[in-house]
Amino acid sequence: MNFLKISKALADETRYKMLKTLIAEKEISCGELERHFTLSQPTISHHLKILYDCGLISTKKEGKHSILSLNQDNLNKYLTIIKKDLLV
Amino acid sequence: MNFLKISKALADETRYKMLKTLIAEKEISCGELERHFTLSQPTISHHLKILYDCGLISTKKEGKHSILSLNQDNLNKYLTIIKKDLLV
DNA sequence: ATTACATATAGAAATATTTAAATATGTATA
DNA sequence: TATACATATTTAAATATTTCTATATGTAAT
Repeated sequence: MNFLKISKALADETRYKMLKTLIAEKEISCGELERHFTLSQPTISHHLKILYDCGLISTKKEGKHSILSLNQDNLNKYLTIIKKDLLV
Repeated sequence: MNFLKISKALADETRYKMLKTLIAEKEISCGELERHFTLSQPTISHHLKILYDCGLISTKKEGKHSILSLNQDNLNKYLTIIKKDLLV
């Protein structure tokens, strides 16, 4: 769990919205996610890689599609560290 | 409470360490804080401004010194929003 | 008033991040 | 195996961030 990597991943409007979209729409693919944004496919892919590399999302292959999901465990660990470090 | 601003403020190693130092050392001034880092005075001042502008720290003047403190209320609001947005 | 100390601001270089166009790779179906 | 679709990678431009030096401003004591 790389704390700083998660912080940086969260600190971008597009990526945060992506995570919210992942919660709202269950079983969403990269292509479906892309439709929620006005960004190019490579840009979406780039942001997803950042979210994946810090452990905030997981993917599973289903045929041609990659199905995305939020990794709440790692998000929880992130929040727990902040609480421990900064709330007393 | 500007959520994105707080996210960005937290997503820097120096600034996060500053906040932790503020918790550890009560009633610390800019100059004392600076001693915990190997960065120049203007760089410290710059980071403090970012933390101040997003509402994560407060300052009070005491003579020549500015005494810094963590603003836990705003940090709590930040954490609450993440929980509400991303933890179902 | 002058001096010394504490912090802030301006300006500029180095580095990192965001984005898109072009292209590559992987996968299912005809 | 050829084609179409889904996603990833490369490259490069635009923009943002981090950092420093130099300088300015604010404040207290001499």
